[in-house]
Amino acid sequence: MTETTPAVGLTAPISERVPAIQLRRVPRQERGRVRVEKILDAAAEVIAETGVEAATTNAIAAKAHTSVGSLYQFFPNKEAIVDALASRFNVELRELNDVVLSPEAVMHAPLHELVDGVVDGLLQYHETTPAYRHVYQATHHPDGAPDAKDAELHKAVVNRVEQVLIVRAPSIDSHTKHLHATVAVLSVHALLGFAMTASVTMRVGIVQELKGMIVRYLEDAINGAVPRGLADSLA
Amino acid sequence: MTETTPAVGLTAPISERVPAIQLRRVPRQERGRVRVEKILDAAAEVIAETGVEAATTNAIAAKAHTSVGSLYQFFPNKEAIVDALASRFNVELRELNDVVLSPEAVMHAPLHELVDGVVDGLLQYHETTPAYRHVYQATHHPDGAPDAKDAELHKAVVNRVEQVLIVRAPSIDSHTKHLHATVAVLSVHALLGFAMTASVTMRVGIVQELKGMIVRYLEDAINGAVPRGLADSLA
Amino acid sequence: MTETTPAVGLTAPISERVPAIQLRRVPRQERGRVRVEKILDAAAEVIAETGVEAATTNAIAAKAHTSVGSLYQFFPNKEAIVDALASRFNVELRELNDVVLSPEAVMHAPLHELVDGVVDGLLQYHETTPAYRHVYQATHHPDGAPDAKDAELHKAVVNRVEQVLIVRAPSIDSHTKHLHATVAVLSVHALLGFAMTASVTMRVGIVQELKGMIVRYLEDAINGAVPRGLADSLA
Amino acid sequence: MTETTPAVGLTAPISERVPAIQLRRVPRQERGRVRVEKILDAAAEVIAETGVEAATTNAIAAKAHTSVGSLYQFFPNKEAIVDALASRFNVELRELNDVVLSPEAVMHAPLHELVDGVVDGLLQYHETTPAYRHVYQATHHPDGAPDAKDAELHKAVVNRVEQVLIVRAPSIDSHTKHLHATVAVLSVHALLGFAMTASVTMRVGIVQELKGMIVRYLEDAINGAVPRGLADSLA
DNA sequence: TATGAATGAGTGTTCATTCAT
DNA sequence: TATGAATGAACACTCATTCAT
Repeated sequence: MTETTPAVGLTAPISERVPAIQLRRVPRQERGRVRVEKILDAAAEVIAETGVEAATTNAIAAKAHTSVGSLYQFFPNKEAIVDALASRFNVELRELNDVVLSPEAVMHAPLHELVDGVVDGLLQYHETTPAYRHVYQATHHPDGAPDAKDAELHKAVVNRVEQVLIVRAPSIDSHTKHLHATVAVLSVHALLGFAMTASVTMRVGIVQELKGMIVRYLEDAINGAVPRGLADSLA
Repeated sequence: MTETTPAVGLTAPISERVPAIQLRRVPRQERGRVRVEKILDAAAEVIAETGVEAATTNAIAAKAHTSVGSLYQFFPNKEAIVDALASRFNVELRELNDVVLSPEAVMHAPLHELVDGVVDGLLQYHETTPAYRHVYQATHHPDGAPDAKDAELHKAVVNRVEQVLIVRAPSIDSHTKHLHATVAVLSVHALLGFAMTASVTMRVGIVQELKGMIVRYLEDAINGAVPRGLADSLA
Repeated sequence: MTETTPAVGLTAPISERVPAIQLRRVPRQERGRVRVEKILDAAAEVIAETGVEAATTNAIAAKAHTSVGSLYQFFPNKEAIVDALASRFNVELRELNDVVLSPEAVMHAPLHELVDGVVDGLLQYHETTPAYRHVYQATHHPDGAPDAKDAELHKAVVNRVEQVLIVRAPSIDSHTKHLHATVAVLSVHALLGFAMTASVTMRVGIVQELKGMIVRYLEDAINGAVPRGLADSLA
Repeated sequence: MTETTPAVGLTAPISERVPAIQLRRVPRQERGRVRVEKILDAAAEVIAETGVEAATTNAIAAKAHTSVGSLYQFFPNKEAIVDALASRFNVELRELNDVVLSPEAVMHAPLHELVDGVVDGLLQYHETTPAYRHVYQATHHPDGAPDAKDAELHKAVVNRVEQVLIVRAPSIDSHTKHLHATVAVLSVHALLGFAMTASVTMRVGIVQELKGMIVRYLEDAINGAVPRGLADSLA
């Protein structure tokens, strides 16, 4: 036990952090919690169908078999619903990545397996959660720097990727590591988000290439490769 | 080499194609043309401030120092304004890329210079044209496959990158070349779009890494590199 | 005579047919029903003042001491309000005619009494319901064949007149009877509608003459009179 | 000549009366007159297609191959165009009736021939002038007593019918004659207007019955017939 | 506490009319 | 005089949010 899970606790129990959703009233009763979940389910459905802007609070309430009034008892406004949904998605994705990027895997799995896992996981999540793309866009581009709140998932995954780099390229300075990890994660998110709007065949191609591109990018980072352009000009 | 290889089949004067903007009335007089431009300027400003959805036709007209009536004399509806703006952006970007990806450069310039040029150009464009990000998203993700009309710029740039590959890796089959080019272009767009919402320091880092990633991706493509993962499992 | 001749086949309780108004939300609560009635009252007032086209939904809402929002909670659009008003008018007129053209009267009353009753009833209705003329025109002449929906009243009254003819001239073939009845009803509606726009004295004269004209027309029909012109040329 | 046209001049050169159209500028030049006619032609076409309310001045100007500006040089507003069109229609109908109700015919033709002529004439006019129905309605019911201006046709035809009665029933007092004539003319207009919106078969039936009804109405008037109802109660 | 009716500011768009050219 | 670009008030309709019940 001591041997097989050396890095347990690398990152603390992420999935138990209180999601910083702004609930008007924290539902202390089970009934309320259920209600909130139903509303978020409904919101996900409506948003998947119509997008974030066109999703109406009445439609969400109706699909949740509640009243707008109840909805507004839990959420101060529509934005809060979207934020809460984003939080839920982030938690789920974090859990998903907790499996793929387990400490064990981070330590020993071949890089391309890790990348495959993360990309495939996110792809699947996109496919089973069509609202994700809309919510991701709406919450990550609200005219300004990415919302700290919504960047949680991002930070968590980046952290995991940094672990990968720590293990495989300890000599890279931490700032650079962070940058590498960030770019990798960002690339996956951005390209997959785009791929979801393309035709299925295109999507398959993009995903495959994406994986290759990220693997090479990280490998080069690990190998301390000088960027080609720089190398050329140095030569 | 001196013989200039006149035109490797580059699709000719791209920037002269008529942008298929659907104007309600084609402004034949100079005044009208100016008015249309003013409206688009105003639309760009408003959209930069509020995003596409929240931009109102009245706000656009006001900022253009016109009346809604005039606006609707040229554009059948709000969507047409956004489309026209997208067209304008595409034309401008195409012209920008016509310089960076000139036939000469496509043939002879080092890959990293080409990538640098394209990325820096787009980055600058993003910086001077804050509406671009919003318009790009609004027109390229209308819940379905990317709009043929709006994909013109995309296709033009992809085409140029394919030329690069034709010159440097003639043996790659054309389908694969297309995929490589598409992924490269998509990556640049997606990541830069994202980078624009990040802090400036983060942006700088992302851009630099992005360039390196794309260069390596394309170099590997050119070198016919077997994807690392596959290579590993074959080994 | 005392045996009341229960139902010569009169189409049964006409006035109980559900008027097929298309309400967006069926007001289940008393309050809602009242609100709908208030809106229709207001619509009648506004339309009486301005005509159907110029009546605005905001004006109607204001006169109903409600908000446009409420109005649109019950009616999907302006047309539905006009239709509902038409339905209300039709129901009321049908009830009015149920009295004048009771089975008893249809069987035994002198023809001129029936005509007097119908014309006077409609005249009074016109006078107390100035919106009727506008609504009638708007719903019965929407550029095409008269709307099936809005022709209900018409059909109901025509049906009653046919009963009159069945009783008094059983030998006329049913098609001809229908034509006679239709023309009689149409004449009354058209001329009264017109009369309402004339001066009061003219109106009185028109109404009186109208009654005589209809009575004679129907009597001739009942007597199987050969049209004068034809008779002349036959003589 | 002296013998055959005894009543020549019964009614003065009606069709030469200046039509009281409110022209902003009386087009003294031939060019202007032609322009006005073209505008009215265009208005008739547009109104036939869309109805009076939905007809836009721009559409009319366009169909007239003029500019709105020119249109407004001749007509102070849209209403004036409709009025002018009504006047034109009235003139044309008057000319039409000048033939059917020629002094000769008024004196000697069988009543049913006169009625046939008038009804058929109006029917034909309706068929060749689809805008007529719309203009008639719009100008004769503008919330108030019928417009004096637009009643010209009406008065002219009523006048002719009065002549018929003068010849055939000189003993009727003139007020009653006027009333009879008015009702006859009104009935024809109202019912034909309605008939035009019905199916063709219905239209044919209505027209035939209408003729019979009017003939009988006028014959009874001529014969000094006591209204049946009154006769009954007197008996 | 839950409901959903009520609100009304705000949206895109039209069109009669004006007026600079 | 002719043009048609410009105007902007006005309209039908939506939807986030409130609050009486």
